[in-house]
Amino acid sequence: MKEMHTTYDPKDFEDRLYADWMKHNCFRAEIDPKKVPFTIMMPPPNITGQLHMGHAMDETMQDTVARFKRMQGYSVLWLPGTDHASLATEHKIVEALREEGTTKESLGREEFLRRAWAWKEKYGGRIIEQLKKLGSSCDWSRLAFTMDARCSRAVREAFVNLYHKGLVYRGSRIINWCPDCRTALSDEEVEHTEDAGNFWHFAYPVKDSEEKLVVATTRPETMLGDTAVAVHPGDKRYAGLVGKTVILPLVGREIPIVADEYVDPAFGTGAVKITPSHDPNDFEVGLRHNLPMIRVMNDDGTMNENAGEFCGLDRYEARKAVVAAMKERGLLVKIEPHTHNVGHCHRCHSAVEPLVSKQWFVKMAPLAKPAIEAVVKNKTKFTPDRFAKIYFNWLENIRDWCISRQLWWGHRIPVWYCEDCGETICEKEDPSVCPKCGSAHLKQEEDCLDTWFSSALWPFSTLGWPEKTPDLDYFYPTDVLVTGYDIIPFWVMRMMFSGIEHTEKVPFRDVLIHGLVRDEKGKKMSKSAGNGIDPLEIIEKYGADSLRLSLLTGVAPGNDTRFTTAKVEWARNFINKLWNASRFVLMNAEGAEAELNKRKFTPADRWIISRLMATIREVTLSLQKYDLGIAADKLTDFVWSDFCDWYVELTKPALYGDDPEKKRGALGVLLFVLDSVLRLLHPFIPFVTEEIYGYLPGKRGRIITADYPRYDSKLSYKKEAAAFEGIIGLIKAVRAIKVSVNCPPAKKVNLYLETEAKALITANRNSILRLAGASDIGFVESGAEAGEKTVSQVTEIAHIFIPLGELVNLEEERARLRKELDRVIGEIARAEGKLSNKSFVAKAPKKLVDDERAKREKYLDMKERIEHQLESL
RNA sequence: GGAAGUUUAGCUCAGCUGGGAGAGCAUUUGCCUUACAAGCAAAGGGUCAUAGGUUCGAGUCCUAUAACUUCCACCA
Repeated sequence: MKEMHTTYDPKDFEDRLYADWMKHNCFRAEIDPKKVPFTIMMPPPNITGQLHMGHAMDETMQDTVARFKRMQGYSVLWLPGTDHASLATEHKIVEALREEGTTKESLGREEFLRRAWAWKEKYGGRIIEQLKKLGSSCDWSRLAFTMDARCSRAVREAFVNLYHKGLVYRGSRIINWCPDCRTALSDEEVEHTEDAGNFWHFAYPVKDSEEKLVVATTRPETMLGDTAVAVHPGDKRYAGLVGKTVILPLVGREIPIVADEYVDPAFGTGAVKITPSHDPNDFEVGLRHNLPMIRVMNDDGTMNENAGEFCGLDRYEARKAVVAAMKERGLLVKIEPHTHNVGHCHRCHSAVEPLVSKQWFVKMAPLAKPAIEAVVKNKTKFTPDRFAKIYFNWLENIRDWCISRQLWWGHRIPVWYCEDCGETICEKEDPSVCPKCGSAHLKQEEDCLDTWFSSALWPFSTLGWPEKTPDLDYFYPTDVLVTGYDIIPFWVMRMMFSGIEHTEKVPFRDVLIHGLVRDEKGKKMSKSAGNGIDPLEIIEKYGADSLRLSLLTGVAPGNDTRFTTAKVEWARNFINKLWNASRFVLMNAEGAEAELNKRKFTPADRWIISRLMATIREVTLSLQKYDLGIAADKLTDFVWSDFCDWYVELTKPALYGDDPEKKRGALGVLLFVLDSVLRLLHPFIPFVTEEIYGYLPGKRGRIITADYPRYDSKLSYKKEAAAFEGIIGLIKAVRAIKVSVNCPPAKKVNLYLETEAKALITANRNSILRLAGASDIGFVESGAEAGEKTVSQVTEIAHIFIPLGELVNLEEERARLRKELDRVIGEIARAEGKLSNKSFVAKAPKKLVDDERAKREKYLDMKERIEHQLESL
């Protein structure tokens, strides 16, 4: 037998074991008709990403589930991959180019993409290597990338299909435009913040009249694109003006005054300037009233030629200039401070400009409906289920999805335009001539697809769809998706409708939602705030197992959690405990295998095995419900309290004694429980359990491929275990008595017990002596036999008397007994209270009532004993 | 303006289908007891946010209220 080191040091084995697992293909998923598949698709991290605590938790949860299912005998596929992250990556490369003093335009598309791929090759694998440090047991042979040939093929197929069904269309609509990234964004990519601004009141002169119509705006520069002023149809103040026109100041354009329900007469001045090209509401009003759409802004946020004298100014300069010009003309009525919601680009955080632009959209209504139904009908279940409400909320209010991006890094939209006849061509194969006019002058669409368009196909594109691959057939639909609540709208929802649309199946049966990992103070960890904690540093210091365990314990599904090093230290301490308990067992086993001999079980053996069985049951059930935190709590509690603190101590008399039969019996149980515990813990702390498993005598193979322990009703020993709790209670009571009289722990005491459980106590005599710090046990008929100066305590199975001579202070002992008496009297009152309630006796389950009666009897007996003892003092 | 969540011991948080309040950390006391001081033993500490309701019985279910958090939303 190899010697285990005296202290737990993860550095000794984590890397070695990971390499060993890889070398022996332990993570590889095989198509095995005899097994049931279990599939998890890893949410692909961005190639620009660095591993952060959020990933660490997400990956740990997936790995824990994957390892659990693998041990349960499923053919587990956990498929890893990365996302090309169109905007984020392009942003990085553009920045790098800027530092070189060049631009993507001067580089050209082809060269830019070459640079992007090179960047991907260099940095894209970084996060993958970091995932391995955590112990992630994914099938690296199936590593995917959203822009690899497979996924790209799926994107093409999906887009073309949607196009021909009319679910993808091109149109001029109001979209969110980021002037810095110079691309359109989807609604989901816009973050709204409350920004302080102003409400500028402008007077527009009514044509052929002295009257002026006052409008209020938060974006004065857009007035240059006004094509109407709207008032509410029922607004008496403006009733006479509807149908007339105003002369738009600074521009001189004559624009109509229209009536529209959209206007809230109570807000502002009750008159709204309408700029259909630069505001979503105004766009709608413009459609209703057939207003012209005049764009006054360029893609880079500067004003265009329609802005007249303001042409070329940046939007914010233009804002100032417009206000100044209006003031100069005496048309600025007033300025009110006003805070309002402003959209910002989620990538660069500059203010988003709503503007009309020709873009590609996915028609959402027909896709949303079946996606909602699938969850209503429980084909896909959210855990916790409250997230279904959030999902519904999104899908029920969804608008068409803008999928075109004015970017180069990504899937180029597979659409060609005929330069001769104007035909739009969208087919699965690249066209060479126009099918309508035969022209060879075809030009491909310049735009790329939103990153999330390819992510939406992830559960099946990675398995080879649209090909009917064996993988797709065996592993799809997937079983569980593990992800944070923050990307339900970006990803979960889109995978749902995409999966249903393209494969006619829901992409996953369960969605396990987790919360955010926050810092010690509860703040969101972020790069800009500088409060992020690097998981790799924690692994370096404490090991991956400690990090993993700390991320899973004390966390309820879907709730945010705070990351504290105190918790990691707790986890490290727990693992150290496991390490040392294992070391203890193995030292005593001396390399010998030991058998479990049921006929030779001691009461303590039956107790720990009973507790083990209960733990197996609870942990397995919790894991099946994805209650990882509860499972981890139950397990660590069993290992530390029941196994280490009690059972290991209980076996010491046998191990150190000279009866080889007893020693062999104890070792059999110790090894059995240790082996079970290691396997139970393996999904949570894979490295250390694999390492210790290797030291177990007579073991073959690895724990990663071992069976998960199963509950065995023949080993449940419920009655025996309950009886044994009495021994534990007895030991605890003696310890407490010794502390209460300041008796040094090393000083052995004599125990006099008045009890009916003589057999049970005798059977555990040595354990009691050792754990309670006693020299002898004597059975008595009454406390008087124990002598004069005694301290006493009533427990479940015995009335304890300890003669402590000089240590006994009669006054203190009386006080202690009185306090105990008060407690017991309280208990009796509580039981009486319940039992005297006729409704309780009549309606509560019989067992409960019986239990209550039994308790009353027990406490009455205790009361009598304590009173008797008090009198005798 | 909608929606969701949170409120339990000094701190951070568990508490599944309603049946005598739990853990870790921190605190106090005593222990280097031949696996472990990254440890052992003992102890203190909670009208489970508030007010009602349902129930024999509520931390748990229902309704309001308050505070905090997050997400969504076009009032110019």
